[in-house]
Amino acid sequence: MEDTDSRSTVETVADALTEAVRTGRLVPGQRLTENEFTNRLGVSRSSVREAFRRLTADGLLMAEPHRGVMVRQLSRVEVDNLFQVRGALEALAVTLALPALHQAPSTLVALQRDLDAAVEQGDMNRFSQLNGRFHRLFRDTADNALLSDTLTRLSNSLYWLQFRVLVDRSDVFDTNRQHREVTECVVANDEGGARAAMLRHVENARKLIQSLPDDHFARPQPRKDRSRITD
Amino acid sequence: MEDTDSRSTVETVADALTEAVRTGRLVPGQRLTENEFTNRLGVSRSSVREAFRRLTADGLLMAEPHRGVMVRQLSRVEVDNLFQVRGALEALAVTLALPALHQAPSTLVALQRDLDAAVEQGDMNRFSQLNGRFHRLFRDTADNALLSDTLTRLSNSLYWLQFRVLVDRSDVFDTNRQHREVTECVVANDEGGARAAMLRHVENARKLIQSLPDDHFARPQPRKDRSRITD
DNA sequence: GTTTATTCGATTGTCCGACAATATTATCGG
DNA sequence: CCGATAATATTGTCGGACAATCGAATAAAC
Repeated sequence: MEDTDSRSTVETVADALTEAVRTGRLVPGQRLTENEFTNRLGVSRSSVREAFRRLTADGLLMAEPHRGVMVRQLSRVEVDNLFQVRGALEALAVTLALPALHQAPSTLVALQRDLDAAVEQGDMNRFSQLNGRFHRLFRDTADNALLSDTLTRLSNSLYWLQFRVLVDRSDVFDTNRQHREVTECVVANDEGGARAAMLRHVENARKLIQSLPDDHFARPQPRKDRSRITD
Repeated sequence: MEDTDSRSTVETVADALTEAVRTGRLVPGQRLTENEFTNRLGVSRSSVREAFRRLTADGLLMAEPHRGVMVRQLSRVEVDNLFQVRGALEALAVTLALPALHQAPSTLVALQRDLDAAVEQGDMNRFSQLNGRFHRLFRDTADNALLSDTLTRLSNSLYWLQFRVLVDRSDVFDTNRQHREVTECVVANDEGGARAAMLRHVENARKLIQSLPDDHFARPQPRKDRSRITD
């Protein structure tokens, strides 16, 4: 199955690992050994190590010295922390994207129409796909690469429960109501309202995740300090 | 000069590189080759590569495929982007830290006193040291490891101009006035005021940096996409 | 029988040397 | 001087090797 290598070796490995995490073949918290993947993928240890590090930086895996890497899994506290940061950044994205979106709202309103339709039809997969596109529209329009990358990393940190969270219809209904609030505020050029609605939306997502049973979360983690730069 | 190796090899290399960047021995934008450091530090290429990657993730260096790494240097646009994100996160830190700081403000007011004293005496070095401690107090008290790490990475991204920015007395005076506003709002338990003051403070720092001449900044960069996770 | 020490195997951290792929620089001809 | 080509330098990947460290199985002590 190995024909053209347009991408580099570590990219190939990283993609394979990403896919394995996304589809749940690699379970959150599961330990990954280097040898395992050198054999399975037929690449050298160096490449596997490099791919591990890259995915760790991206938030998909987590590493501990002398203990290797594992599929990232957050504790409840870490999830709360993540959503605090995410809220602040999504609100910033709203502020930055507002002028452009208000002036040319066609993409946003079309997207909102599709979201409404997906809710109407109860198509959860389509909804969650469009939901992602909704947030991406804001952070792409915000035109701030650092903001975009940071938000992406946060998303990746939740990758492990990607297909584990099954939202039912009432959840989707609530979520979409907040979407519509955001959209309406954008059309009305109401920055404060849009920010507040987006914050409510993020908070809602947090609650949805926290409502999962305990076994989806990592045990409270030991403190890892490693701050190279002091005073 | 090499006695006890309590730290790992790559940590040693990373520390050496960090110090070299901080003291300006390595110039922003300067290209770093692997061989150069394998010879100079007497370690293997693997370790140097690993240290490069770690510092790249920390925001101190930047890497381009097949072109190696260089000391990180931001363009003016990237600096603006960074300060937008930083503002949002520092404001979040204020919000999160406010209850604890308001209830036990002794550390903060003592720090503020020291800041005032440093300004009085025109001791720039001490001031910038205390300034760092001021911000660290908020993000440590916020009790959110992710927020703290993210802010630290942003700081690191500005490491290259650490000792290049020479603030004069009037700058310090303005900066400290904003500090005092933040402190007073915290004591008065005024969250909105504290956030606003902190935002003004961040904006002030941005302007200070942007007032530097062009040759301190990188040329506008070509777009690097590399987002592994799509739809 | 439970707890503590020891040993052993597995895994990561680091080193070395090699070669291919790619980028940078030097050379040459116009 | 400029552009095309060749030579060189640098990174990307490979394979193997050994030391350092961790985890678990085993043995010893209470």
